[in-house]
Amino acid sequence: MEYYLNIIKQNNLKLTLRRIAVIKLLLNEHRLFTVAEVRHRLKNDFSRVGLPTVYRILQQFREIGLVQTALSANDHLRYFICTSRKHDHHHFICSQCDRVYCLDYCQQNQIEKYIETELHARADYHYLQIVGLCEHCRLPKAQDSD
Amino acid sequence: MEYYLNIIKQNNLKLTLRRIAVIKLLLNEHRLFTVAEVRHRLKNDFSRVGLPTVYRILQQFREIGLVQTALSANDHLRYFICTSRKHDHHHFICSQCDRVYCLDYCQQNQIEKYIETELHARADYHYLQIVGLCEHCRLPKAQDSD
DNA sequence: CTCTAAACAGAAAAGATTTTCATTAACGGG
DNA sequence: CCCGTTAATGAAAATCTTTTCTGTTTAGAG
Ligand SMILES: [Mn+2]
Ligand SMILES: [Mn+2]
Ligand SMILES: [Zn+2]
Ligand SMILES: [Zn+2]
Repeated sequence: MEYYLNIIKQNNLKLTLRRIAVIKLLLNEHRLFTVAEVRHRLKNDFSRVGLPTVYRILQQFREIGLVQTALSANDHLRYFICTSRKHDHHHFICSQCDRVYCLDYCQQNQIEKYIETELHARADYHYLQIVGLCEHCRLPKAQDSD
Repeated sequence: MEYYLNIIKQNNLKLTLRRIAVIKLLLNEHRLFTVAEVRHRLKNDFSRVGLPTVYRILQQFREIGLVQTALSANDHLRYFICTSRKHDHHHFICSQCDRVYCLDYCQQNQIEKYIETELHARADYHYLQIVGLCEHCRLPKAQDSD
């Protein structure tokens, strides 16, 4: 938590109550959120939360690398916070519960070579998103049936 | 060209002049297009092209797998057509000229094993986008200097 | 704690995307 | 071809997202 608040300060953004609430929400639940969902949750804590504020906060956080985005199946943008400190890694997203899992998996070197050989081009970075069913959603639970 | 028009028919969509024009445009230039760019180009051929029509055509094409989408650096959705018939492959996108190159590169098997081992989860599919400078844009051309 | 400068927040407006609906175009069977 | 069926189209409206602008909050100095 401290870590994330410091990033906000380091980027000359102020530690406002709304920003802190957004960080808390995304950290508590490691999953994808739409702008509307974030706003809906903030309404529990604040009497007023303007929609432009929520859009702005999420966009600013993305610009400073504090949160990341992923497209849902219907091409709608959603936000999540990455809890790993490693630079090069990617994410697994559960298509059922929208949870996000950081992965220690990155093939940048191999990709650079491939692109150089095949296209005579330079691979600067890549974006990898893996979608599937997480451990929780994969099998119906015996104890916790609905 | 025939190939793409057949896909349209096979999905119970009609071969309208606007749809054909969109396919032609995306095939002629292998690059990312925004909705506004596509519309601007169509205006050369048609006296009227409603913006909802362009949005609809591109979305429908995406739904039937005829075109694909990619996010630009500022998270704006853009469309391109994939000219390879192979099922599992990904794309290299030039950050300077927006050209798209199909790649014969896919690590689905390796990824499935990794996700099973690390997360006890099931990887159904993944999305990989590689960004860099293509052969044309990598080096300033000697002959064609500006 | 008080004060000031800088940045933030929400309301309203602008801009972008999607939906609705009446008209027009595509397609298949005479 | 001509017609009937079905789907596509654009205008207008609705919805979603971003910008503008002014009052409010934060942060840091004193
Ligand atoms: Mn991560
Ligand atoms: Mn391709
Ligand atoms: Zn899950
Ligand atoms: Zn290029």
